[in-house]
Amino acid sequence: MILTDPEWSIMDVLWSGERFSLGEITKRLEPVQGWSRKTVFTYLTRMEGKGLVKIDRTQAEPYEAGVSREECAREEREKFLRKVYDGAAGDMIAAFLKENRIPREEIEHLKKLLDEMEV
Amino acid sequence: MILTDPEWSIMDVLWSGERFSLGEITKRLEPVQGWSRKTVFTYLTRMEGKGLVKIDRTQAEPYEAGVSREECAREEREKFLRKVYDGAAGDMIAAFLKENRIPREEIEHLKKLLDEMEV
DNA sequence: GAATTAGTCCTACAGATGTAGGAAGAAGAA
DNA sequence: TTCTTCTTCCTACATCTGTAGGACTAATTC
Repeated sequence: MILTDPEWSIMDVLWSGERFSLGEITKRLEPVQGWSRKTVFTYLTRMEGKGLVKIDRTQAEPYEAGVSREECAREEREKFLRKVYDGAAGDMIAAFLKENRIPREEIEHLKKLLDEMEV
Repeated sequence: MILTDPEWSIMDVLWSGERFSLGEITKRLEPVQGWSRKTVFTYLTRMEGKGLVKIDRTQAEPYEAGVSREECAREEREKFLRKVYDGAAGDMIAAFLKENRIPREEIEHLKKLLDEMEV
């Protein structure tokens, strides 16, 4: 399931903890999105229909993520790689490397990963 | 401008050559999408409105890409990186490396790129 | 306990997307 | 020249997205 941008920002809140009330979610989104509680509520219930959110209406904090961040990230990666690079991961990574600065320790880490791939 | 999947597959045809007739585009999409000419036509004219496609109605092959593949790929990269990894390119690349096989020469190439980044 | 605040449910509505159908002119094929 | 095919233009229509408003209930606060 690929999320839209607003869905992703709601999931980002849910992924940041265990369970939440509507007010808490709305408050956390406030600086970024400025949505009314109604809007957040609509998203949450629609997202329940898609299985993205679990709602336990008996609880004071009814809202909880229904899918993991890593699962969603994986699907986004797959989709992006297929759509834009037709699966050619090497090309894609090269393009990212050319346009992003990456901290030195991470560069080392990536080199290590590449070394392991060659074995 | 982020393209939808159908838009991307139409652009893929346009990016594969100079200019095209409607029939040619439809034919090339046939195996992948199976759209009627009407549908392809609708996409093309809508995409003209967004500047994605240029249409010169005086020509036998009126359709031509209005944006470059590299430009679109760059925007997709930016969006993906921001949305899913909040800009952390290192994390993202590590995730791709862990789940994709990459030919040996490309691994060498990527290592070279990483070496250059460290200078 | 009256007034605010929060939460739920239902409804709405414009714009985007996915996917054509119909009519009509243009051009090619027989 | 008639039939078929291509192309264009206009129209349509369901679904999804983005973004709430209204009404009602529950909870909190003064």
